[in-house]
Amino acid sequence: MPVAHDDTRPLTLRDVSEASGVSEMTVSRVLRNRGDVSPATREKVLEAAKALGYVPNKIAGALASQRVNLVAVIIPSFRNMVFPEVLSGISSVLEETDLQPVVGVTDYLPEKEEKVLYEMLSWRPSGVIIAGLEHTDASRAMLKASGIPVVEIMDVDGTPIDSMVGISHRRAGREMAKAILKAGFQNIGFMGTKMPLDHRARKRFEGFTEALAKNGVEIMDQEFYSGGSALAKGREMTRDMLDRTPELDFLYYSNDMIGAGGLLYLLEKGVKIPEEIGLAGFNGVELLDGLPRKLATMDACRTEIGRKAAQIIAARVDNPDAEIEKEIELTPTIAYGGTLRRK
Amino acid sequence: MPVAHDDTRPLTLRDVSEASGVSEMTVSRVLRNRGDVSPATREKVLEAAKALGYVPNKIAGALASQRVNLVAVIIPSFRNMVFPEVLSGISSVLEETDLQPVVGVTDYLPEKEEKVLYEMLSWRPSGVIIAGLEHTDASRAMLKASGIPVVEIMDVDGTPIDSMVGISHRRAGREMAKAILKAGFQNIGFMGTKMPLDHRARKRFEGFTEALAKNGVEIMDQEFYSGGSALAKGREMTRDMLDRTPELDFLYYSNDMIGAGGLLYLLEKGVKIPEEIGLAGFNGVELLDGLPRKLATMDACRTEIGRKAAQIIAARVDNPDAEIEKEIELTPTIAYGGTLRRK
DNA sequence: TTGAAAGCGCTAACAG
DNA sequence: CTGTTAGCGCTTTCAA
Repeated sequence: MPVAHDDTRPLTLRDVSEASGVSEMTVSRVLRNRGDVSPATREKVLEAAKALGYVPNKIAGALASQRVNLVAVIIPSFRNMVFPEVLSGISSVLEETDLQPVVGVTDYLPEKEEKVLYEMLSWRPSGVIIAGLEHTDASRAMLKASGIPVVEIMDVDGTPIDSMVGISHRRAGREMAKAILKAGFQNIGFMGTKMPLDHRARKRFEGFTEALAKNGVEIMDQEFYSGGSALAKGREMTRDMLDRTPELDFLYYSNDMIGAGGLLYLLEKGVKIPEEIGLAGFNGVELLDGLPRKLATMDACRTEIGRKAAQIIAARVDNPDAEIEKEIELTPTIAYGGTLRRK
Repeated sequence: MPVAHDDTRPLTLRDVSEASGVSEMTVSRVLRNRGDVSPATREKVLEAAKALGYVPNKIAGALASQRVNLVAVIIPSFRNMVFPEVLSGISSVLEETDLQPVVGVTDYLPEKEEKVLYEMLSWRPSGVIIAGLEHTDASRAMLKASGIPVVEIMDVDGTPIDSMVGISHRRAGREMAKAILKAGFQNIGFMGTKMPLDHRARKRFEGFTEALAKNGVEIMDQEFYSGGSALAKGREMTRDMLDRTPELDFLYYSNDMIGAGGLLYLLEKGVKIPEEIGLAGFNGVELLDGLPRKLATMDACRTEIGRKAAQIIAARVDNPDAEIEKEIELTPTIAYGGTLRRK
């Protein structure tokens, strides 16, 4: 039971020192399990600390030791289920170390990224994990100057500041295009998000159209949305697109949520899938397991990216000169589901 | 363009001071927009800071000023879409202030909550927003002793340590039970998560059964799941329960995701909804907008809870003695959708 | 095994 | 408007 202390000032090491009759230094040693302390003193100190309800001040500790056990993690959004999964990969690895992730969100805005980064770096974290390879010049400069390990994640189509872990979205788009053509579809429509700043979606789209072009095929129709429930948007866009371009025989969605919306719509209409129309999404979200028909998709290796990135940080914090692989490309595989088969 | 400095030591105020020929104190004033500084010196300082690529050290700043602009936010999980929405409510309010949220995750484990809380409090944040009213004794003690504003969110069925913002889950359960009975359903099944530590789900369930009992009705069947895709689980559980208890005429799901799974399953089977079977979920997630039929649900006021909680913290940080309402109960309303109407 | 002194990088408070 | 002084609460380093 914490014992009340005079005023409302937070407790300090000194309070514990006085309460236990042991020097501040020794109290500090006990509380950090550092150096040799006799079991007796140790006992006394722990008792006093607990009785008082002492919580160490990491700010002072960090300033004195010049070490901060935080890892800055910067992502575009929490709403896109992709990022929580990356975070859980990061957490699972960092939990084994004494490092702690601290998350910042950019809303896909470069200026906000810059601000968040500045804010986080000012806490002098031990490392940075940041989504994407595209940053403002100022952001790059800060990251370079920080002198701490930096891992850029999700994407490998570009040059990292320090190291990177991800998939090639360009290649992902190409692979999907090839699979669709191979399955015999030719009249292809595309639906995606209206987000010029989502570089990974853009790269997938570019890879996709590029691979089609190489085979003499061009997208017949395309539509981009923003805002609203992705599932509902997928439904609407699919309806509109098919009204507009009824000869389509395949729909490629830039994410699984809108793909699921499209799938539900088509099933309701009694459209034969994939005989009349084939479908594919992107991400491999768990949600798809519950749909009436499994949507073809491509796994973005989210958890694994998080794990690998955290491992790099942990290794470098442990030993700044550790020999580590600086560019890790994971390979997503196509899950064919029931919507991308030879028609 | 940042100018290289000798060694790899991070830059300090002193470096900027020397580069600009202005005292450290004045540099500090400029960088914080504090006090009066002549435009000329101001200019010089900003230029030097930018040229060097200086990023302030908040650790030192916080220690010196005894003020930390962080708000600790402690939630059970990122995976449950509820929490990202609460976060976005919090962010939207804190963005207008100079406070910053820092998120910690407990995985619904009281001991982990305790650990995360300890960890966060050791950074001496300006306030704490924490999900739920149930905590270990040690956690409560820490929160009380912290001397900072604490807002417990999501739930109001209990006594807060300091203040609380949320809905009454017990009442939510009761209201739903009444609505179901009023619509003429009597043979009711329940499906939920197998999470003894999800107190809010438990309270909803208790309120639900209690209100039924008051009307002489008892749940005919119930099932609890854990792990896996919620959509898929909803589908499976619904199938199993109807196989087991075919006379059911209403299914109440503890969250919208499993409810959506059940809905999709029943629609596929050609079951008439709500004539043969009525359905309801809980949360009011955006996802539902895209389903073939809108599922009845109850809004959990997620964003609003986040906003209100952040407002309380901001007000108290601004003025510790501010007169504020300490217990805010929001009232969820039933969205009837198309699955809870008189059959 | 324990303690004393010095200082981490910044800001409050005051003086000019 | 600008500078000086004295810490913030801890840990590092060295001495006992």
